Amino acid sequence: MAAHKPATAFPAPEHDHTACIADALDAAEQTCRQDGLRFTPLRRRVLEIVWNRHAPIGAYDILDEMRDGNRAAAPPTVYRALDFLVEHGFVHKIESLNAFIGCGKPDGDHVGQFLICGACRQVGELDDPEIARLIAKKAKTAGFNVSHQTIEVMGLCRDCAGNAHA
Amino acid sequence: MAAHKPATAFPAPEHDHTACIADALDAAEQTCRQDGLRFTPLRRRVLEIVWNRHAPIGAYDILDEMRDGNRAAAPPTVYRALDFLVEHGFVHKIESLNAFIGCGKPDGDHVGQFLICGACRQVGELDDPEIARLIAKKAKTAGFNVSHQTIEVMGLCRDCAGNAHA
DNA sequence: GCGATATGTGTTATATTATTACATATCGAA
DNA sequence: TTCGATATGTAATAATATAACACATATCGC
Repeated sequence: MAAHKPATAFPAPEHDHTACIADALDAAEQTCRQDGLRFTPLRRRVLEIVWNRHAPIGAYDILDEMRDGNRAAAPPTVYRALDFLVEHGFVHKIESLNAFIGCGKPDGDHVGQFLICGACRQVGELDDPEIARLIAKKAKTAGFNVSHQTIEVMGLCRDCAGNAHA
Repeated sequence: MAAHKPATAFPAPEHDHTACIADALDAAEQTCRQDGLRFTPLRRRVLEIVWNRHAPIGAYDILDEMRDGNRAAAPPTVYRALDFLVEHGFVHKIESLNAFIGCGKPDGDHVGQFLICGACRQVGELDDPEIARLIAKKAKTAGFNVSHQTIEVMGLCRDCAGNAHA
């Protein structure tokens, strides 16, 4: 079922977009059913747009995508849907970009550790428990009680770094 | 000279603000002199306001502070000064708050790892090389070439966690 | 010093991101 | 079916950030 999932944190450039979007929507729907959450058409639509981009997308870009029919949407519509999707782990906010991205592993508990390529703007999700644990441990040493970690790493993905010295 | 520096990442509540602001300004001035950078009155003023707050401060709050005389300042004035201060490591931007904070250790190379207390809004700076190295290593394994790390940890500082179960 | 060039600052306007406040609609349970 | 909670529509505005251009000041070669 997850056969097209990438081996590394980054999606393979040639992977099957359509399938991974469908998977993400299905997974969200199922999780919502299980947890008694309302996966409304609006929320589904926003999640679909986010996944469609397959890279960080701003709230107002989402609004633009929603405007393609005859009806216009207003910011709160999108922000509320995003709040829901972020709260329940279907979407992550990339703080350093003020943008949103679909979560590749919405199942378990995870902190969201992102590798952001400055060239192609693609984002890989690391979600390494060892990193999370180390940070929690070091924070605790400083007397700090962790509730949430924001980890965003800028740099170049393999492909873009490769192209650089071509 | 650094005798009043806190033992942990967090400044002690009773520490000497005035002295630590003065220290920070002196250190910035000296670094700029050494590196041939122009520590102009404007930049000094902005850095002083940032340190004065001694917690994350937004660009427009800085603007307000500058408006206390008879002359008003415009956003680019502050943002340009902040750009300079951030670029040279005197100030960090806290991405998850869209705010800025004085850097406690502007000397060496460091990534900026922040512990942000959700109750008192104080921020501790961790700057643990072990964390930075682990992240770089894991990223490399994913074929990612790191240029910058953003690490912001939300939670409760020792004092606020203590007060919570009082 | 003198002029050319780069760097810094002032100012106006505007772009981008996000929220408040309140009205209406829909859902789900008693 | 009606009540309360949750979700959505809509208008206005707040908060954050940048573009573009004019002017001032510093720095460096001469």
